[in-house]
Amino acid sequence: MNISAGSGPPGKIKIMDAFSCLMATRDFQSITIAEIAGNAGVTEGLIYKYFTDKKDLLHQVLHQNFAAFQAGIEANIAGKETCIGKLEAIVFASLDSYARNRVLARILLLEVRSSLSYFESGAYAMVKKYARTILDIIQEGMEKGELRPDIDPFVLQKILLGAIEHTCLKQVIFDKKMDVAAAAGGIVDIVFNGVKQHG
Amino acid sequence: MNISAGSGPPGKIKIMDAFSCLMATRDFQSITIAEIAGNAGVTEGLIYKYFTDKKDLLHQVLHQNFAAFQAGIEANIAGKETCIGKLEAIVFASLDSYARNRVLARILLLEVRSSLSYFESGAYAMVKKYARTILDIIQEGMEKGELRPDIDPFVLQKILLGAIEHTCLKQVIFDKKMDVAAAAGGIVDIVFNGVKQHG
DNA sequence: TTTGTAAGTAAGTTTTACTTACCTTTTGGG
DNA sequence: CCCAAAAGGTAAGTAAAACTTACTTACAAA
Repeated sequence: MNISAGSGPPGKIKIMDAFSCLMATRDFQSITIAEIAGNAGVTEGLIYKYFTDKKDLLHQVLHQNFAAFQAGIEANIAGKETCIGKLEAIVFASLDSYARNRVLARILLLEVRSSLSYFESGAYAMVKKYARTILDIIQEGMEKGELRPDIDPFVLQKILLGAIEHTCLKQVIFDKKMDVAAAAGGIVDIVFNGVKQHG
Repeated sequence: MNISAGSGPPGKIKIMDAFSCLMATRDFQSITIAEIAGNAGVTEGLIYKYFTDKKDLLHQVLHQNFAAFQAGIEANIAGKETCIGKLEAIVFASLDSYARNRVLARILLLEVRSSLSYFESGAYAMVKKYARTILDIIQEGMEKGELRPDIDPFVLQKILLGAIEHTCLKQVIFDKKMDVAAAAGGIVDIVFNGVKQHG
């Protein structure tokens, strides 16, 4: 189920894999160090050789998963000509990644934000870069005349990020299926065309 | 700073107030039961007389704060004639409440979602009702011809909720000020009118 | 061969959420 | 008026889980 493809000493890989596996069905708080060590087939002490604390393990697993997520996004938008096309691709690819990788979604949307240490982690730096990519495309779209020049690009960025996340929330929390294409289509239709009925 | 106006035995009120006060600057995990008891001027044991566990305390404090939030929202939309006006009022009132009540925002947006017990709490029932109110207004707006009849009302609901939450996120996490009117105006402009430039 | 370092273990310690048994005050019914 | 029962509150103890420390083993390079 969980092929990490992570590099490093075998013990570290086993720890990250065991932890990911547990995170697929349980919340972070309820997973114990003893349980992670047991599932990984190592001792508790080894976990603290590679991770400063339990949260650092969470952040490193997120970092690893988000790297793949980010790479997927960039591959998706590379082919698109228009900024609108790029934004559509980002919405679709983001929803698709979260739907496919529940561990990533659970960690990013439900777990990490509660503690300040996350915002000093390398994982957060990656998330910031992803958000920045969206903002850059919006600003490019405004300059090129694809998007209205009078909108606030930061607000549009937040609407897109918020819509993506909130669309996944229920599915991630209650472990339901999601029609990614329909959801992505619905979001871009509303955000690009608006919902007001034109008399 | 924190006037709870909560009813019940004085010890319970002191506990909830002390906890709220701590939550204003710290994350849930880092706050200990001993600290809450100390700040409240009661013993640790008393906390377990009124709350089944630490999370129940979190949920009850959220419930209390959300009740005021919900009442404010309903007062705000009561005066509005159109559905668009009601939705605008909800976006503004929601952002305003989160900006004014950081404890509510921190609990709701950062803390509770990680554990499943929240979704069985009374606090979550209130949040569901709030989300349902937004959906009802959207469907009414579609029937009355104020909103496009071909949109997915659930998608619009999620865009609005996601936009509201993501707009507050940075401000809440890094404790920054926010221009509520500008943010609310930006969101409703984009969602109602769309961002695509019409040639 | 030696030496230094990375991988891994095993047995603590400490913190912290939660329990149990007890005391004190209020309150309502015969 | 009394007393019994419940509600408000305390103090000490328990158990579990995160984290430490001191140690061993493998192994690569000088």
